[in-house]
Amino acid sequence: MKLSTRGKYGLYAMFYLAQHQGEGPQSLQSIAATGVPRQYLEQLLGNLRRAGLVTTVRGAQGGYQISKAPQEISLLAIMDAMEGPIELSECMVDESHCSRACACPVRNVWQQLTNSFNRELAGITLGSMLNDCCESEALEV
Amino acid sequence: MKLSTRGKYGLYAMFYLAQHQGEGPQSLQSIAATGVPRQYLEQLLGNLRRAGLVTTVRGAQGGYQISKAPQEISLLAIMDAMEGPIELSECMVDESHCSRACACPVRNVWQQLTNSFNRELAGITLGSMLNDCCESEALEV
DNA sequence: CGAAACCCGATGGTTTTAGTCGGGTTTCGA
DNA sequence: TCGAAACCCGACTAAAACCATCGGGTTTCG
Repeated sequence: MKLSTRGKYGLYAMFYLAQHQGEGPQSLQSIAATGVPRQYLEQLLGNLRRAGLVTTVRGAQGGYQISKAPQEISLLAIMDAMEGPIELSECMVDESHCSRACACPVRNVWQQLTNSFNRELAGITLGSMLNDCCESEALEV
Repeated sequence: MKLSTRGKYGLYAMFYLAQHQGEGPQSLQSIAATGVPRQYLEQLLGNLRRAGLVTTVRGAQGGYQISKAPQEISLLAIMDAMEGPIELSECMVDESHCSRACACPVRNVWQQLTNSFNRELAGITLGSMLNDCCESEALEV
């Protein structure tokens, strides 16, 4: 049960942008400086832009910025953008598959897990992460 | 963010065995009857056996049985056996990777998510699933 | 105008997934 | 004793997903 690198890179990038909020657009270069392959990161930021989580400024001196306050960007939104929605079983999507006895208790379990994981992800935001992190250094915002 | 079919098939099989607990060993044939490819299922049951979750009886009239009471078999144990432990980021495994500022708040988030998901999985057992399921029909045990 | 920077579709190598295959070994029962 | 039923197991494969890389396009600042 592993997360792909997309989710991880996406969160790194978003957290970086949250830390540099208000400093103008951040170039791909600077975001990638922490070790994410530049061209790959470009793709990922495209996903985040299409999901409405970052805005871009094109042209020279352009770059990326978060589109909302850090408190309003949840991990759920980021992960949905990067990895697609959680889907533990296609039985959740295509109900016709599920011709099992007992109203498929297995299905109920998938539902329960999906809900609780989504709830967990929705409860963490870039804002809360900034708070948890070096309170002495990040006094702004 | 998807679960592979292994986790799903594994849970189906374990739930089936829990339902037929006390009826003697269940053959691969009968477990696979619900639509899982027989030979593939055989592999998966091998994993469950090596993880100590099922016991087998070889030879004619042999088959598979759960090795403990349904209440003692959690989804966490099944998923660990089928998909390996949850690993949201290799940063959790190989600490040397993590040379980030602020003691890596991203890392803290992974830790928090891993813990809560494991807790959730540990809280669901085959026993609780049997209870949730058609109480009118499954009066035994 | 030209350099900086984002945009985007196509491609390629590697790994994982989802099975399949073929040949074992064990055990029951006639 | 023997054969069929059943599990055991390693090797193989096709397809998908993942993780990029490439090359060219567009936009904008100075």
